[in-house]
Amino acid sequence: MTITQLEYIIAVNSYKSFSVAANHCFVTQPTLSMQVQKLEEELGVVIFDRSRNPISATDVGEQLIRQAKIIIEERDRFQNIIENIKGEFSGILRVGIIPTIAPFLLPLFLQSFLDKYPKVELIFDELTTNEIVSGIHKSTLDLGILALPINDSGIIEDSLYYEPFVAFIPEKHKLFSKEKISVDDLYVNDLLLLKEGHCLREQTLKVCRTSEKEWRDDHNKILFEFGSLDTLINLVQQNFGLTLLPYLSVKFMKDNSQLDLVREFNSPVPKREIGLVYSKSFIKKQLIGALKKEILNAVPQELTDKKEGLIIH
Amino acid sequence: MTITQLEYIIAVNSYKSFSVAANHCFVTQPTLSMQVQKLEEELGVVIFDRSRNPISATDVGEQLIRQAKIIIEERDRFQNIIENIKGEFSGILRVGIIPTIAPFLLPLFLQSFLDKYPKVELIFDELTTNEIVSGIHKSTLDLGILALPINDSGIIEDSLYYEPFVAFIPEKHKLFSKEKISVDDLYVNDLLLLKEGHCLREQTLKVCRTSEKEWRDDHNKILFEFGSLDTLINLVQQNFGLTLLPYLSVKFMKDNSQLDLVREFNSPVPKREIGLVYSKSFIKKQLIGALKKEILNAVPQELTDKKEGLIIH
DNA sequence: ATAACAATATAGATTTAATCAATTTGATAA
DNA sequence: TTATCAAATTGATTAAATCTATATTGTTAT
Repeated sequence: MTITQLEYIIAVNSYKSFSVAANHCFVTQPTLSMQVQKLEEELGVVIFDRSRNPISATDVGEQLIRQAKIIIEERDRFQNIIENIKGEFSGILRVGIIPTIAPFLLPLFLQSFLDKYPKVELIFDELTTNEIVSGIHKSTLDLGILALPINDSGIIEDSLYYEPFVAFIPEKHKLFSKEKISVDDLYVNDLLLLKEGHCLREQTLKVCRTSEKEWRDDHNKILFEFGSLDTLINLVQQNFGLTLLPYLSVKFMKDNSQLDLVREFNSPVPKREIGLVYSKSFIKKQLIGALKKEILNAVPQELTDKKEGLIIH
Repeated sequence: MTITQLEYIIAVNSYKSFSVAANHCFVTQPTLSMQVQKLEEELGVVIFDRSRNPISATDVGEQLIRQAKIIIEERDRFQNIIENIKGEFSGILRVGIIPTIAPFLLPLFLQSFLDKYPKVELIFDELTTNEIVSGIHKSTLDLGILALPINDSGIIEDSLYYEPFVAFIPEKHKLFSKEKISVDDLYVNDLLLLKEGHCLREQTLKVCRTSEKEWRDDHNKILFEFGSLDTLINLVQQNFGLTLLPYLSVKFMKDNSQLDLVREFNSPVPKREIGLVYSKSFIKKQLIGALKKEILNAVPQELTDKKEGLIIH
């Protein structure tokens, strides 16, 4: 006997039809029919008289459905406890987050988190990985959101999702004509990079070096070093070179002239691992769990689903 | 959220230990741990503080466990409804059953059925297949237990299990030395058969004829025709020939001198299909369902499990 | 400290169960 | 009869639960 089966018999009783009930339960009719049959078999009792039109519950069935409703009600109460608890959650959470994640991830989950946990105060700070790590050690931060791994004993790493890189390529570049590009197509010389200190800079260089290829010298060396993805995007559009962007930064891009420059990678797609970090001694695990759940719920499924790919560490 | 998960957290709370709780739930510790974790993750809340010794529930956990107990209680009440209903089941059920099933099957389920359904009166009658079919048509019988198929429109066939045949071979017969025998080893001439009218007679002959083999004439033709399996068994022991017996008739045989004469078949094992039959218009489906469930529950699992074999129809 | 033990977590494989798409069966009305 | 609709059945696919084996963590005694 499962809760789902109880929901099914309640639905059949409400709609007096297996197929209509199935729709309302968001399953197919055979699925629902099977589960009702299984329950009947397990109990050794017929719940519905299918020979009548419309279908009606047997005497036993009526009693069982009445009790099933009570169980579902108590189940809902169980969920309500969670809602209430969350509403009572309180405290301040100081969160450090790297700049190549913050502008894209925060909008995804912030609103729904604050709705669910109205008494929690979140303080975000855009910082580099090193700043976050030392902030956690000094207890000026409770939590970090950044690219893993950081390999620091005393700090717990908690994986969230794997974010693919995409290439952002100016129209005049010869890679522009390709539908998908490969790691092997990249040469360090072409790349526009963020300033030292940004982990995306290091990751980009690592992606570029994963394939063994000769050093190409037909172009300038690394040109400039910039402080924000926006600057990078603008310079690519003006044909100063190409760059790698994290998936989330383009996922919700609206500007078509920019979207046209985006190229995904062939398999194995290079990815970075995004996760939470916090001190071993941090107490409010409940809060972190809550935040984690909201983030995972908000992030596009393709990032949390399958984890194959070329993970850049 | 599943009912099982609720049972698990209640157990952990009771025993203050995952592994002890797992034992009491008859699962392994990893299984229980995983399910508790899954629940915690789904709810976005930590239920147990594993860092304490002994383990204790968090504040949220306490509330959830309290509610979980209520849900389990209501679930039990659901089961109780079934028990009560069954106790209230009443009526007379007139059952025809063929002689090659009755003495072996009835003892298996009768007691537990009568315990569960004290107000039901069962009337059994040992009859041949034809007598049962006509009894159902004439409404002098409510139900039949016999070998399928009967192919009679107006009568519903409801399969129960597949019963293998075994051979019962006298010591002096040359097949006696074989550990397992094959359908091809059988010759009609050797066989001791029941009287006309018993379906086991027809089945035995069919088993014997499934393999294309020449007619052997080095022995007497069919010798005698008897009325009961017991007679057959005795005559085999006195070396008048061999016979086929249904699996259940030997499954609970105690007499070693008889058991020594039993030989199972090689694959494909010849089997007959045993089932219930009743009139389309019969109303007390609940009673039949109850009886069916008790029979299936009582019959050895190997008969209900897998259905490959050489089905004799 | 550190060794040894006990308890929980994790990983990988296996088994079981739920679900779906396609089809058949069965009942009802034209 | 035939057409139509709802439910049951079948077979394949996908998802979950469980187990065994192993790793990790935490405690206690030396």
